[in-house]
Amino acid sequence: MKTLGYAILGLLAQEELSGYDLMQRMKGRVGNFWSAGHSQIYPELARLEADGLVTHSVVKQQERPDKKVYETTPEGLKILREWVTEPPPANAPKDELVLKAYSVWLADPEKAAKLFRDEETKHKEQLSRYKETRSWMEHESGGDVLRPESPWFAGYAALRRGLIYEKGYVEWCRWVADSVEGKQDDSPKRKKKKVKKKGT
Amino acid sequence: MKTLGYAILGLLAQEELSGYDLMQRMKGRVGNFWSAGHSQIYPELARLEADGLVTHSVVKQQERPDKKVYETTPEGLKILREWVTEPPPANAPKDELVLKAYSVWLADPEKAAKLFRDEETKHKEQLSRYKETRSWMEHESGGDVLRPESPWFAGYAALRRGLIYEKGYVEWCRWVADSVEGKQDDSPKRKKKKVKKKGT
DNA sequence: GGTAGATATGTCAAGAGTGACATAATAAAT
DNA sequence: ATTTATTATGTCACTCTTGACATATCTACC
Repeated sequence: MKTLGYAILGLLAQEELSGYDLMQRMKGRVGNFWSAGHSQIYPELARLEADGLVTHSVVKQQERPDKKVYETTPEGLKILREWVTEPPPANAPKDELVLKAYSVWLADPEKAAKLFRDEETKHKEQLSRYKETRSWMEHESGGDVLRPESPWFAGYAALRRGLIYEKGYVEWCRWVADSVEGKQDDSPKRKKKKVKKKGT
Repeated sequence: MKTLGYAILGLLAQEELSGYDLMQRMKGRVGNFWSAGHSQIYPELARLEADGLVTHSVVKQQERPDKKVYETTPEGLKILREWVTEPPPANAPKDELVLKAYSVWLADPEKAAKLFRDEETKHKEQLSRYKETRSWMEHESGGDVLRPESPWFAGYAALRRGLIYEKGYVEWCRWVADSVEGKQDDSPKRKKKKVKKKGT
């Protein structure tokens, strides 16, 4: 069983979904830390069904094309439960921007500063979206986000990872951009204060 | 040109290296955010050479097998310099542990707590290694780590990403483990205080 | 002499992931 | 009517990545 299979089982364990639904969940929610296109999802669903881990029923719709709605089998839930507490293989994250930072000493400082400022902005925006989602979740769940035995906890935990990740990313981008522009704080250990931007 | 090619060029821009050397650099340093096995590196070097971006010379050694030492060509440096300031394609990081967190509500709480405690430990250890490397770099470079036009800056920038990444990872693992054990702080916005562990 | 380990370079098959191609139903707008 | 967009499902070729296989030199140890 590959990871994508467990990702699908994890989503189906919460609610019945079609392949198309799964595709949409793979952006947002889980998708922020595990994405997949529909060209991966449909074949994987077929494999899961062949292995008896999911079943599907055809739902006829008037207002849309018919769809196949999948749900986990007891066997599927069982192997998902076992997988969850298994330690994952340690593989380093791949981040092209870090690679670019590694060669930034060769680059035109102005262009480099622009790149890292732009990336900082992107990640700030992602951070804002996460914060909105957090507020929505905390309000909507009625406190269940903090109960680890509730399905609400699932999305909340992934979201918290996203919040921390993006917060760190923004901080790093700003540091690189500041450094390239010769504005960095020489003592990185001191707590940051918000610095008011002066006009150029 | 694919990313691996630029990763190799980025390393060769700092020093002449053999395929074997590159393989070792791809663990540690850059490797913490872009890894590759030798089975990728050797064919990629051949491709880069065919494209005129690197050249090699055979170095005969008495104490070891002979090796091919690669260096960038002016053309190679040029395209590397251009690539550095190009915005990278936005692709979501893949993190299997976040996926497991997503389904942790199904799992045995004790096993789940152990998993996230163990991961917390792993990332704490990685954080310690990074901190040691930082001290070494700051001392060894004579302050050049903070000069963006110095090659020292390269490794230092990647390292700082690692420090922030691991710090956030540890924080998140602890939060998940605490939550699963029913020990989490109910107001996530309050600054954390160190909590002394009581005996079970 | 044998063998284990690091250095050194390569190939190959299989798996995972991406992007394009392909089809079709329905709704809404033109 | 025709086009466009969304929903819905699928395949295929290509690329990227991993792990196994393969070979060879030199050192160090037994």
